[in-house]
Amino acid sequence: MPELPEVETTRRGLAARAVGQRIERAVVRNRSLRWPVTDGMEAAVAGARIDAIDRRAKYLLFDCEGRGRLLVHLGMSGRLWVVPRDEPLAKHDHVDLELSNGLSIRLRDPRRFGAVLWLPAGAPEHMLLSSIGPEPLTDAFDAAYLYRVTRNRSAAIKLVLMEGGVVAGVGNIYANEALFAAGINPRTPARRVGLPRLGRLVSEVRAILARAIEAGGSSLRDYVDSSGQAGHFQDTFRVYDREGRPCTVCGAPVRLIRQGNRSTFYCVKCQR
DNA sequence: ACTGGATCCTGACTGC
DNA sequence: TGCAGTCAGGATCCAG
Repeated sequence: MPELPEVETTRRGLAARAVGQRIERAVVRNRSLRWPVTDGMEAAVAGARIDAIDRRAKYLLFDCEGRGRLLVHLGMSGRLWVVPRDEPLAKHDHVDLELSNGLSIRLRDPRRFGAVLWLPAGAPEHMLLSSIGPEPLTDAFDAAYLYRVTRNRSAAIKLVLMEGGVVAGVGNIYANEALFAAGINPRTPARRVGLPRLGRLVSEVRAILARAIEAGGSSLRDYVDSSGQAGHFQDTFRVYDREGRPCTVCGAPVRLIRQGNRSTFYCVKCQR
């Protein structure tokens, strides 16, 4: 479900309705997510005001009035949205944050690849956050940076682009789309891509992520934002999920291959 | 030091 | 209608 644009869309929706509210009570119905929900998280956040909701890569961070931060990751199938507190529970509704305005922030995650962790104030930065690369929409992510970190990398450019330590939050959909837009074959060893083409790639990653955020993210299967609204960026996919269909530029059929156990879609003619 | 592959889990879909 | 097999937006871990 969620790549960076979907997480950012979720963040904005949540921030509009939850910042300034207090968490009256946290309810955990199933602790076995990717890692167990932190023991004592409920007590730690009870009564705390949510001062801000930030995003780092695909992690959402709820700033709990100086006590610490609640980290939420949506994994592959997670969804976080705002419901009336008495909204009936569905099968995979694992966590609720009951707010002082009568609403609840609810986490539903069928596959349970997501995470909910409590990061107390003053603790050393969590490992999950300390090894993340620059945010793609900041100036730290530029051609010179990408050039530097890829010089000794023989792995395919697409796999490297999807590594969180290289750049934060670029997942499978947007890696495919950005490489198409930049005209780069996803199988090219990263070190073989020169500075000008990396510059093009950086620009396209940024442009595509920005447009996807504007469009409210991409809705495949069942993704909806924090108020239940579907995104519509999927309508503009040029290669993702278009195997065999004509390339929108040259008409050649879009090809599907596997890289790192993930689907890669690309145009053999337009991406060299 | 890198690389590819396996892995966690459930649900949707396809083909027989 | 049922059943087996495949695949999915993520990201860590491990052997080689």
